[in-house]
Amino acid sequence: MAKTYYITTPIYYPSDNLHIGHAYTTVAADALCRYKAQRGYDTYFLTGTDEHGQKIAKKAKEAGLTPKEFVDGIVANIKKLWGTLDIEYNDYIRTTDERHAKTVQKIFEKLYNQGDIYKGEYNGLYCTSCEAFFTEHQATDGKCPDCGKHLEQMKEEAYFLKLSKYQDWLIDYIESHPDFIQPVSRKNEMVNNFLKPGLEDLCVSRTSVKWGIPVTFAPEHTVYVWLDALSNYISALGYTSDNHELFDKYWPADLHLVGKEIIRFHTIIWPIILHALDLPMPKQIFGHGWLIMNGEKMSKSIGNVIDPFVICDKYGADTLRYYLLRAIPFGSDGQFTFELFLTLINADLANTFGNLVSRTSAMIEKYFDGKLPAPNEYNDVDKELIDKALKLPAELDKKIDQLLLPQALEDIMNLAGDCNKYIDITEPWILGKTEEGKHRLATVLYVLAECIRFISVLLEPFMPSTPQKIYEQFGIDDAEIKTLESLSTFGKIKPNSNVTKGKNLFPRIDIKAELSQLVSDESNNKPTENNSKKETKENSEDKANLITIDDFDKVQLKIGRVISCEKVEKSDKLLKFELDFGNERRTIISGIAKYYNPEELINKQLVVCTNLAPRKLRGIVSEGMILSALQTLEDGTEKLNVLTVEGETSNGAIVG
RNA sequence: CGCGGGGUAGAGCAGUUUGGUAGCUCGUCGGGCUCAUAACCCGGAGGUCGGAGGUUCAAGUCCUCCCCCCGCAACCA
Repeated sequence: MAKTYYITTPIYYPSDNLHIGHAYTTVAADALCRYKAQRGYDTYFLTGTDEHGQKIAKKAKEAGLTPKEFVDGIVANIKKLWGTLDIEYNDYIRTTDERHAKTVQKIFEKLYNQGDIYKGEYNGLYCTSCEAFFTEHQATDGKCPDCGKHLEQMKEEAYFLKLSKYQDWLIDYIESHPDFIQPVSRKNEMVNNFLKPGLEDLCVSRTSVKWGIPVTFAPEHTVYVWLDALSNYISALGYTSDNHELFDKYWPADLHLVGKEIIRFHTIIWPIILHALDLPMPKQIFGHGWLIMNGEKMSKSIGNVIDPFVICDKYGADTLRYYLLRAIPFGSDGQFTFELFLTLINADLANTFGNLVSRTSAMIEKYFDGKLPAPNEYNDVDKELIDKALKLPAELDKKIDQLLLPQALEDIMNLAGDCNKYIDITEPWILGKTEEGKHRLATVLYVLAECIRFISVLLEPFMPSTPQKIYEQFGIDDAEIKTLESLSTFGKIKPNSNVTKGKNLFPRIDIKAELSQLVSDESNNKPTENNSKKETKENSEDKANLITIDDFDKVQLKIGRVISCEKVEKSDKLLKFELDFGNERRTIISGIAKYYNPEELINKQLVVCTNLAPRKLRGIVSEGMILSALQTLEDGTEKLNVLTVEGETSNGAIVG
């Protein structure tokens, strides 16, 4: 029987549509799951939503809906998002599912009956107008974070879970299972910050919260947060139900993938619940990092969220998946900005990989009428490349075992890079000119096609829809040569297959044009949807790379007259300017020689950024930047015009 | 206060476990090539590895102190 692999994402809180951070977690889980499936594991992938609680109840009320109606709408959207992102989950658990509610109630009863849950009193800060409790942490200066009114100390009856009872057991368990919490830095944090100082018992029921699962033997109580939410990992498998086949088969989970902010609940509360239920521990809990945008965490309340639908629409799901998995160090925080995103997909997907597929298929069309030639004898150059391809699957295993996702993708892309180099060394365009050259060329193109097949197969878990496009271009239809096993020998792709160049897999993106487009899109679509009082002025402007007037003021622009202008020696793009700014003169280098003769510019008044950090270009220090506008004309040529001022202006005048 | 993470070329990151020529991607500059998506290939420039001490023949890597950034107790991945 195949080994099983059970992986979960957190169940997300559907108080709002999800953003790219949620997509990150889910994409990573999907990729890992697909990877294991490709390697023959019997996999099970669970995701879902945590739909109870006050915040949802409140949001629903505002929208004039019942809580269930409200979350149904959001859940439909979330499922659509997972569809768009090619997420192949086996089950979608909702805490409002009856199967879940029943399991939670049974767990609650069991823990109560065995004395792990007891009745006590909940003490907290209460806002009478919002009818909600807040922690000291949430409350700002004793005021309600939602309405700003004064909070009062209030008590209510509540049930508590005896975390303290299991504390020593847990410390022991964590210390003796080094892989349990990953990355290790997270483990240290949990042990030092929470376990060693001692655990407080956890409040697991509330009477003031109504939207949730009632406690069977005390219906005025609603099961509170974590007992409800965490149980999803086993309720979905049918734990305590009549049909517990899945539970028997897949529990314990191989990996709970979570964001770092909730690792605490997964590594402290959840193990204790499981232990109290006498169930085995999940094998690993991995806390990944966050997506940071312009140095700040992405968050709804800050207002810098990125909508994954928009990115998928524009650039395709595989592209977004690639970025998330390749660019974010798994386990620590990583940057997400459109500029980084576009730069990476241009470099890796368009230039390196897409172009490789393009040039290879084009050459097979051109030199062999679109029929993949059979290879002749392999020489050392071929063998070196073949060897790399054959070793790749094992390399990936090493990386994935340690959850080094970016490194795994890097390895795959490196093979594409090697192929590009191989083309340069073998020079197919020369081989194509003669008959004996063509004999050699057949081998070269065959090796390339086969390497592309290797890359496609290996890329499938990460970018599920791209391989199919390549298979179509290369006439690969036999399912047997799309499998991982088929990569154990080199040369399975069948000669004589029909190869067509087809559309570019990943069209190259004009980043500058795209970025300015994105900014204007964003400002058109969402004029002023920033609402809440928590937001600081700066933050609210942050989204979509908008800047504030203060940011703009950082840029110092001045008018300068060109005193002299000459070409920089040994450079074909650079011009060296002397500019007069009234009280000072500056030397500025500008890469516009293609568009202007030096003498044309002399005596013109130009707009110059004067507080740009000085930069050495071809040995000359440039003390600013001349502004210009670049355009593409209808015939495809580029034209560039420098910025000047309308009417005579004094040198050094400030532009703003 | 404390705890955790981080500070390495213009940008984004690896390297620190087991000290020994500082690496990758993008950008930049130069060269090559023309099959390909102005792409591809080669080469150059650019770093006192946050700072100060210390251990050592040798420190980004070990030790001490300091500075700066981020996160931290309950429903934000």
